[in-house]
Amino acid sequence: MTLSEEDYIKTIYHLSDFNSKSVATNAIAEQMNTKPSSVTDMVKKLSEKSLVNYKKYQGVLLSEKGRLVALSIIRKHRLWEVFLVDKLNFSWDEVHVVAEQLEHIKSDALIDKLDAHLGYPKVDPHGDPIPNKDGVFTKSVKKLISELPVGSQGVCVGVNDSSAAFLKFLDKNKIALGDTFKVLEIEEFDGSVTISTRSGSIRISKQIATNLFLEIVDEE
Amino acid sequence: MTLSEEDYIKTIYHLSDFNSKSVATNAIAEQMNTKPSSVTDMVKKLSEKSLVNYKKYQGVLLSEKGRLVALSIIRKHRLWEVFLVDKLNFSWDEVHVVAEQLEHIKSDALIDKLDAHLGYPKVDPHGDPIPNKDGVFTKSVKKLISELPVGSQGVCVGVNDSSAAFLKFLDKNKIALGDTFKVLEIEEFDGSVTISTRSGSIRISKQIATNLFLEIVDEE
DNA sequence: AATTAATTTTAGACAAAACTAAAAAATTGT
DNA sequence: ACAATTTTTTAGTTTTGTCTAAAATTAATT
Repeated sequence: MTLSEEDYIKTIYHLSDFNSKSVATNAIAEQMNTKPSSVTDMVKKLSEKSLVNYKKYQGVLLSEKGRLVALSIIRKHRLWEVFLVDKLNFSWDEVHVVAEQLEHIKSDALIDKLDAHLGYPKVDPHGDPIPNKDGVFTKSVKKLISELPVGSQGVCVGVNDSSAAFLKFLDKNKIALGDTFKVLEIEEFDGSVTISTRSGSIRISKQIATNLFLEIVDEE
Repeated sequence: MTLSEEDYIKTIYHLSDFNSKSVATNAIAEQMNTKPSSVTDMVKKLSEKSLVNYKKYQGVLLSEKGRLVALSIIRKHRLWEVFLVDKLNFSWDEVHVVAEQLEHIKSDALIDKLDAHLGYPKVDPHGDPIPNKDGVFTKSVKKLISELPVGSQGVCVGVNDSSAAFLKFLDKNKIALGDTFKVLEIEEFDGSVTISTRSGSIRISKQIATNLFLEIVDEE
């Protein structure tokens, strides 16, 4: 598989929403910063390799073979992200670009040993699940705080709004990636939420609650 | 820089023997499994980017700019090799192919953090020196046991002969990569050498002595 | 020094992956 | 239902890196 083919496969997987919808040529082109005509060419090629099911003017969907390729790339991407954050002390928001390169390294032994070295993580630093060798993964249990009922508990794994202002706010309130929070109370009136943190409990506004993701600690 | 350009730069550096000899078109072609005509094309391109000095029919030599590019690739290659061996438990002889891919990952931050994570190693698992960010490196002090005078001491970092038979012999005699040896005595008659190991001293034949590399523990 | 041999370069072609411009099919709106 | 719009495909180029075959240059040999 060429680098370019792998990128198309990955994009098609993501746009198809777990391989349920067929994906439009234009959508792929937009996502990949290329032209629709280029997409048509590549999709034909992928179809000949039976990585996708494609009929003219009907969009594409990954074949089972293609889906497994996509999952193996995603597995690599997410394992590398864990490595970058856990071992090299990158912050969660810096790792994507580098992981996009690392995900194309071809070596099964490498990825097996990396997995072991990292302690077989189940989720990446953004809370997204890591497929196993066979492409099996627990579906994401990453939720915004505003979507959770009282009593929910989870590890903070990401933000929606990555503006400097928001990150500064988090810092001031001692909220950091990797912290465990519990939803204590939801105020009906304004949607603000009281959560427990290591340093006590704080109340956060609805706006904040809709910008913080928790990875729910829920057994598979 | 494209992947292909980087491979050419690296090959030219290695063939030029620390950038001292000018390198023949045919030599590059042979080393890279391509045709001389392809090399001519690429060399022209590199020359236009002033990465090499090239005159028709005269061979190529890296420019200072090109030399620094080569050293940065070699730095990445060797740091990744250390990572693969020290952190992922690859054996020294499995790492080259994977490192050839990893060396092309583009991220200064990545390589800085990797360097720190590994404890700023000075040599790779084969005993070859790792250039620093500015392309400065201590010259190799990797020698065959047969080349050393009595009293020399060093860490075993590689073999010349990587046949299964030889590796089995090493295993049987409890000689492993990373072990420290000292040359105790050299037998004039047959060139055999007595060396001290962790488990006492053993005598090795000249043939063996010409196949084991020590990284001499010699301050820079 | 002249011929032969080896090396290197040129010229022209090809495959991969992209592009532009134009044609074809599907979708939308009235 | 049909014209207008959007989406998708086709056809024809371009660029990068490679190739083959032939020409040019350098090196070797007698």
